[in-house]
Parts: sequence; C-alpha cells; structure tokens
Amino acid sequence: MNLVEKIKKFYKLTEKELEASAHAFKPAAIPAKTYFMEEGKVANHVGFIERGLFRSFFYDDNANDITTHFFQPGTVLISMKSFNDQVPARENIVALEDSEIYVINHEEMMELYKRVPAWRQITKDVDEMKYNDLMNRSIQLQTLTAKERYELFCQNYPEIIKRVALRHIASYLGIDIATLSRIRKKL
Amino acid sequence: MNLVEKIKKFYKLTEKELEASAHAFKPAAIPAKTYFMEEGKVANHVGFIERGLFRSFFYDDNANDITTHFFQPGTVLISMKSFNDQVPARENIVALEDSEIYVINHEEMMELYKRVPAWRQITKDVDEMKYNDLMNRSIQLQTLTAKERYELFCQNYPEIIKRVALRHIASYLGIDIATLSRIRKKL
DNA sequence: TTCTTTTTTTGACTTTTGTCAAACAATCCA
DNA sequence: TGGATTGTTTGACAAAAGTCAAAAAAAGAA
Repeated sequence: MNLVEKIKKFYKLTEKELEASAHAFKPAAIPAKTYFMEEGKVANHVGFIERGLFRSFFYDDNANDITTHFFQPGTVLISMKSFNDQVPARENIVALEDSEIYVINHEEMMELYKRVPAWRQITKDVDEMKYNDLMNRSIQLQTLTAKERYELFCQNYPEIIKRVALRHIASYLGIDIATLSRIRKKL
Repeated sequence: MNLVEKIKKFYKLTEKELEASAHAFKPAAIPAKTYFMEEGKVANHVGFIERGLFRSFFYDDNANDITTHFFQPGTVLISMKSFNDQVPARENIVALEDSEIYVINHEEMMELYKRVPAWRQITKDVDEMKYNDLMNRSIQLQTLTAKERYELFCQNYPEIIKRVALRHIASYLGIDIATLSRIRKKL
C-alpha cells in the first residue's frame, strides 16, 4: 500500500502503529463525476489518491464554475478547513476520472490520533504543504502574465494538461478560455 | 493588555495560565523600517501587533520588490512556515511605521505550550485564519479585474490605503503602479 | 527651509486579455 | 450509429493593463 510506504519512509511508526494506520484507511473506487465533497456540507472524509484525478471548484457571483485546485495521485484529497474545523465547505470536489482512493472518516481519524499520535504530526505536515502550495499559487497569480502562468502549469503538471478539459485549466489560471486557446496555439 | 483580553475571550484559561501567557510576551517598540524578519533567516519570533503596520515582501527574478502581505494591529506578525518548521524564510517583514508589538521567541513559545496547552490550539487557529486569508486572496487574484481588486482592498483595508505607499499596494494587488494610479483617478 | 530623492501622475503608445458570436470538433448516450 | 450536447477554436473587435519617459508632487535630509 502506497500510503503506508510513504508514511513508513518519513515517520518512524512501530509495526503495530503501521498496522493500525493501514487498517484505518479503506480503499474506495470513485467513478468519474462523483462528488467527494459538496459546497455547504461538512467534510466527513479525507482521501489519499492512488489513481485518478479530482478538482475542487465553486460558483462565483455570475454562476461561473471556478476551479481552485487539482488533486493528483499521491496527494491528499481534502477540503481542509471543512474537515479540520468541521464547518461547511465553500467548495465542491469532484472526480474527473474513475479514481481509486483510500479514505478515512473524521471519527476514525480522531481515533487514529489516539492510537498513533504521530498522525497529528502527519496531518500538520500535510496542512503545511497545502499552505505552501497555496502561497506559491498566490504569488504566481500576483506576478505572472497569463502566458507565463500557463507555461509554468504545463511544466509542473504535464499530466493534468493532458487529461483535463481546457476550460478547467483556464478558470484555474484565471484566464478566459478563448485567450488560453490562443496562448496554447502559439506554443 | 489587548492580547490577553482576546485570548481570555475565546479560550478559557485559568488565572495562572493567563498570568503565564502574559509574562511570556514582551513588549517591544519597533521603529519604522526595522526588519522583523529577513529572507534566508530562520524566524525566531512571533509578534502580536498593538500599534503600527508591517509588510512582508520578496524580490522577484527582476529584483522587483513584491509585497505579499500587510500586517495590521490586532493581528499576528509571523513568517509562518519559517517559525513553525524552523526553516529559512523566503520573505522579509519590515515595519512601515513606528510600531509596538508583543513578542515571544521560539524557545519561549515551546515553553508556553508546555505550561499552557491551550496555546497549541490558539496557534492552530491562527494558522488556519492565515490559511483562510490566503485562500481568499488567491481567489481574488484569480477571478477579479485590477479595478475590482483595488476596490475590494479599499473596502477591506481602508486604514492601509491611507497609510501605505501606493507602489506597495500596487505590487500586492499585482497591478502596475501607473495602471493603479489611473484606476484610482477614476474613482 | 532648501535641496535632493523618492513617489505618483500623466501622456502617448503597445501589448495583453476579454467579449461575443459563429464555426468547428469532440464526446456522450439512447 | 447519429443526433444532441458540450467543449474548443477562430475572427473581429473592445477593453484592460502594461511600458516608457517626462513632469509634478511629496517626503526626507542637511
């Protein structure tokens, strides 16, 4: 199990702790278009993506669908604020492809914290990684032109470019779809 | 002491804990232009701003000074990743005005965690608030025009508008200074 | 205060990005 | 398979935003 291996590598868990961790996460097959999370609901699950692709999005004042994040294999699938604070989420998360994840619900996570205290640290580290990603994204939106943002995105997420509808990438980068189409043509 | 009152309001600390908390933070006068934090250094302090104003910034590839955040009275002055993980910071933090803050260093903070466990929660909550702010900022950069960003900024931070150089606001909003000057003229 | 330096504004112009609508292409199911 | 639907590209144009340079204004320092 990929997740356990990752954990093993960075956090020194005993065999028992590893066992408990492995059992806490249940495999789940998520068909494309399934909502992992819905706006207004409290997040009850965290997932670890084995295979597939997800995106988070919300609707702006003009009912435009705005993508805020893409979730790739090997990363944590979470509506962070909602899960951590158990408050209603502002965004949706939906599977873009048939996906396979490992899930744990909030209650089980609290249980896991008790059994394997290291999970508090793991959670903290994941949260910090997400914060960092967001900081980088914010700086890119602040300082780069549309073309530069797209080029950087292609570099950093070649897989996503291949597999995701252009309009989602456009909204994620804050670029009009027609403009992005033209930018792409030039490259 | 403002900080203690805030804490008192939201977290139920015993008198002893309040005492310990109050003693852990030392008042400090920070003259304008003083660096609270420097790029490349590990953050050793967290501050709580009583009076004054700070900004964080970094230099981009073209040596442009890019403002990433303004810190107002009543908020926490921190280079979050650097302080939390004790790794070198990527940004500078500098006082824009003569300021008064309450500071605590890393070691004392660890000590405070032991004496007053509630501080772990306080820290977590502050971190989450910062994450939220960043999320909002990111969405604004992604979805709003330069004019809309400026208008929203004026609404949300009327104090900052009055007191900070326009070029810092321009870089914070990701707008050219000449463009922002024109936007402002129209309003 | 006066001189210097820094910051902001402005003009003339260019480039980037967005808008609208239509054509085209791809995808989805029934 | 074949409409129907959804997504992408394109053209013609408009609006937004950036660039460069100079002037004006403001802030700092001696």
